[in-house]
Amino acid sequence: MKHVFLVDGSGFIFRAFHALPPMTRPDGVPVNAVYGFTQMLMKLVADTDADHIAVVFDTARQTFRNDFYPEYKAHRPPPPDDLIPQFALIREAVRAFDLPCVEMDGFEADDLIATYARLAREAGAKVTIVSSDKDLMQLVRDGEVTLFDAMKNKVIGGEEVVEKFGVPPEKVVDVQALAGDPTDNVPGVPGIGVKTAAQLIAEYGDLESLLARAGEIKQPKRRQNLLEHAEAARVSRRLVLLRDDCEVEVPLDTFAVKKPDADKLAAFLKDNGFTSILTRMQAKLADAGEAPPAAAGGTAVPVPAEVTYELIQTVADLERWVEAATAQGFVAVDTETDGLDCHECALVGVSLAIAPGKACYIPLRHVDPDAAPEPESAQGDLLGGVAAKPAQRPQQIDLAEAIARLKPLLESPAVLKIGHNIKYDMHVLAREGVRVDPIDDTIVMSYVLDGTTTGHGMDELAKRHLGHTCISFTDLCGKGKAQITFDRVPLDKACAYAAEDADITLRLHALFRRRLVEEHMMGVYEGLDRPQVRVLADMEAAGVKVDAVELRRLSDDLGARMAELEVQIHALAGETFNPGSPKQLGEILFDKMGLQGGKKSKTGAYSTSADILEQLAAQGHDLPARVLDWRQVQKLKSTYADSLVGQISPRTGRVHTSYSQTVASTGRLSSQDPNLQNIPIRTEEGRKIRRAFVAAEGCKLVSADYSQIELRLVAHVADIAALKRAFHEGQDIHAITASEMFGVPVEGMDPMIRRRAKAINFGIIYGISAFGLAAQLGIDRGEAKAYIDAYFARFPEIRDYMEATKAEAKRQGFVTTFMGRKCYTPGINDRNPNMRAFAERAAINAPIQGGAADIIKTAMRRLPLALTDAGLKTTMLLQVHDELIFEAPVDEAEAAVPVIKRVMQEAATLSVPLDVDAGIADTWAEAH
DNA sequence: AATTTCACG
DNA sequence: GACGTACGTGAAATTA
Repeated sequence: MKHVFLVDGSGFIFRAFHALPPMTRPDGVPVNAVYGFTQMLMKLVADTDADHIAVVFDTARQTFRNDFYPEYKAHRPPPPDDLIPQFALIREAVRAFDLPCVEMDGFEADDLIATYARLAREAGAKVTIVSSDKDLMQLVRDGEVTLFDAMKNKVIGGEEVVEKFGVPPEKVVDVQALAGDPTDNVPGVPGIGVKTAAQLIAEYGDLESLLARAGEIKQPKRRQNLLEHAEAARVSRRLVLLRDDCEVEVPLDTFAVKKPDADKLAAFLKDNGFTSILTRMQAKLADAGEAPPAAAGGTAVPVPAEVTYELIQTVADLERWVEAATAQGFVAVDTETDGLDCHECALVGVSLAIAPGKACYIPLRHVDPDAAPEPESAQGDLLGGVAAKPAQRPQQIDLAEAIARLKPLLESPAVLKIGHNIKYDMHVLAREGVRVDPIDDTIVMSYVLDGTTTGHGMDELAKRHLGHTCISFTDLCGKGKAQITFDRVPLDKACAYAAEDADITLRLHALFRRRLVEEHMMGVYEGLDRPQVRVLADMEAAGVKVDAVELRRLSDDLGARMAELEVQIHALAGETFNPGSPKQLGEILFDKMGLQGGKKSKTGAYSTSADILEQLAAQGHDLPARVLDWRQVQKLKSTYADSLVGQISPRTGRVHTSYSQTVASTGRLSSQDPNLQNIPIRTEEGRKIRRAFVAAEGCKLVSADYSQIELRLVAHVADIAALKRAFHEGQDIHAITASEMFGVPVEGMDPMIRRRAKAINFGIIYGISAFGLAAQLGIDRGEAKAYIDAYFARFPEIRDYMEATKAEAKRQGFVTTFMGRKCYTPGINDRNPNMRAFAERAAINAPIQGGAADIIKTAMRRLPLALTDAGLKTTMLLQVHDELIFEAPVDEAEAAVPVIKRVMQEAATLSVPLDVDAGIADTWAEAH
């Protein structure tokens, strides 16, 4: 016996459950903790030199500790519903690996671990405890016993224990006895935390010595606490001290490692849908020259037999790769560039992957890494001038030649091009004259499958799904000011990095394809999000014309207005200060001037948000009113006027946004650099910004927006008879709502009543609360509550929908749109009621907001073809959630409108009609 | 890097 | 009875 591994099974279950997104088997059983546990065991069994392994579990809640301290761990809530069925499955997992499960009534897993650790040491073996639980740190003995954090891949030795507790492992119990532990109800001594405890133990040696000499402590409060709570400290020590004398029934030597039965393990993995682990195991067995296990089936294996990345510097080599990719019918593609802005940066190289582990890199615009940073000056030495070291351009295929060879492959309709965020590469290659098509995108696949439960960056996905750590960009190029552009990276390193990206993309693709089928998400991917990539790339490339002269003039006006307001603000305040500083403003309003509306935020700062300032202004105070004006002007100037001018492309003279398809939890798009989905409209001043968005010469802008799409979805999804009828009859929906709720006729309705009904309709979409409605309408909560009750009474279906949606979210961790998109609802089973309420409102909103997003995506997918089929040159430029903006030649704008309206209205067939408003004008403000 | 504020749907 | 919220985004400025 040389090395014993003791796995803290119970600790791992909880950590895996909370760290991993919700996952279910095909039959709906939650398995995220089982998955994490299985992955951990897989890794453990593969990587370890251990000759003895056991997995240790807690049993019932009552242990010997409760006999002398009933409160111990008594306040712990029961495990979440989604975790309960996983306990048994995890024991199954352990058995599938042919590992022993150990547990014992009346003792915690930690006590068993302490006992086996002692037995192992006495037998002369090394011990590794697989856990990160601080309560086990007392067992660490350098050279003999270490902890291993399997989730962070970190070894915890004596040094780490000192870092955590300030004392060596032997004294950890004394520190814990003083500091206590609220999560386990260990009382400790009041006013003493880990820091103070460590200091005291360091000074007095141990707990008993300290308690004996407590009278000497200088700080009066601390002395008193130690004297008063000495007994509590002693009890605490007994609670945290692990028993290493359990009378264990299973002898240590039965933990000897056996070779697991591959068939049994494969069956378990298959039963639980862990196909990624299964394929990895199959690959490993195949590598070792063994027959694949029985349950294997014929699934693809994204794990390479070997990894070879080839640097391509000759046309002949490039041709070989192009031929291989063409013959295969699919290829992973990645581009490297000299910047992050996909609309302006230049292509530096291309990588291709055709099989797991088989990839190449084709450098195209690399420069001498040792040359001066500017490529121009690097090339200035051709005449053999003064430089000590002549710039040497690395050997590369001629750019035009390489593009000419790659173009047929990248444009071939018979070859699928797979990329990770391929929209970026499409833009870069488009400027080299290549229109990449058809495409698959692993970032979009990952988003469709896992939503916002994970990031979708390649490094993260490689780690999560393939257990592979990618070369990091910062390792290659550095960071901050010292960062170099990719064209200055030496070719060998560039090849290792770039080829890896293509390789990983290809492997992820194999995995995600299978998951899309198994998890029934292929429809959403193929029907909505994949076609969107091409559509968005074209919209972004088209850009929109912005009148820079007009914006500069506006900026000057706004600047002058700000200066005037600042003078007034300083006069009203009686001093000069920065009105842009919430801190300074808060102090002036609430400390100096003594206005009511005190501290608000969790950081202790005054809130000076618009609603607070509006209240103050309504009470007749001028300063907050002027500050509100100033803020509006400053926002318009900095965020819109000034920054938009700076975002006009020198290349095209237009503004090119980038849409992200993979950030919103509901399936919406988002727009960035610049964000063109939040251009002002609600105020007259703001509309001036929108007037600077203009049509190109000889064109008009056409704007088409869905009318009340979210409320229509509420009526459809929640099946609300009265609302559906009103939409069918084309009625004023807010007026109808008011009429139903308050029993007043629509004719001659008080606008105030309609406004309230409108606010309630919005509230319904957002997962209504009395608090929120009250804040919105400026009424008290009781009144808001009465409105909501009236709404529920009149439209009872809405309540059923809300309850059913919440229950669905709680059961499976996500809700779905009517088109089948999953919207994950993190926090839905959180212990904190606020977190839960928040998640519940988000869950209620998601199918509505997400359903609307699915509808407009469908319309966007169909529109380009519908327009060309109608013989039109009209192009789609922008999407703003329920609105699409087009640029149409003047003489066809009128003809484009009915085509656009028809496609948008027919994008979904619901139990209510979809209605679209459209306008034609020279500027966005007037077209809307 | 986090917080606050505010623009949009 | 207190808590602290309307849903979803991105950008600029201040603060720590």
